[in-house]
Amino acid sequence: MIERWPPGFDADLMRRSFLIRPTVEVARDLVGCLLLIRDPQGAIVGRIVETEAYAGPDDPASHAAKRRTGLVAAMWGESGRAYVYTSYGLHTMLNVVAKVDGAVGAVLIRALEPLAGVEILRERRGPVPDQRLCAGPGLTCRATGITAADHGEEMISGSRFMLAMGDRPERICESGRVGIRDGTEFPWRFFDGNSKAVSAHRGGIPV
DNA sequence: ATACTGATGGCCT
DNA sequence: GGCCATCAGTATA
Repeated sequence: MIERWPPGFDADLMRRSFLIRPTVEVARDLVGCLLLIRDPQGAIVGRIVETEAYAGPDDPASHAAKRRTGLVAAMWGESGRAYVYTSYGLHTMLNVVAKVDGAVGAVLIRALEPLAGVEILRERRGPVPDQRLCAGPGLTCRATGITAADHGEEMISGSRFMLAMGDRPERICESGRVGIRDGTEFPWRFFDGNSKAVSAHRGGIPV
């Protein structure tokens, strides 16, 4: 039982070594893991059901390919920290820095299946089905209240976030990453093929 | 079901 | 000035 998690969650806390591996492997294995967010109103727990891997300067879709200063510097930093940025001036995106030591990379958290704190999520998202509350990277941050202020936060066991192992999904699918122009040929998007909380099942093949 | 479009701001050149 | 790792709304089938 993890300390300070809501009752009923007896999963194991994630080890840092889980995140100190090749970014693509981590993205795949993160599907099914649990993310806790401590909100002023209470604990939010979500099962990660969709991710994307973004590698270092050689990955044309990665922010690391174009910049290395400012917020993006986090991709060179310690595995387990949050890389948070805003997109299109409107949407906030949450990444977990994950890579072997000396490499560069992060995993975009694209969708969560709500397990606790649904009322908190619904306050920010309105009357949509539970499974659609966090069905996309922008929606995930909007619903959970994650903002640019969370950039750099410790995600494994910090004051704001915690990560835990969950049951491995029956069916993990992969596809090209979405919403990008270059690098669509890499099958670096992973999702739970049985979850209704995934942003889109299109293009997915079992892995 | 897919296709297009406008909103909107930080960070780059 | 020109990008965008998006979303909701509208339109057409």
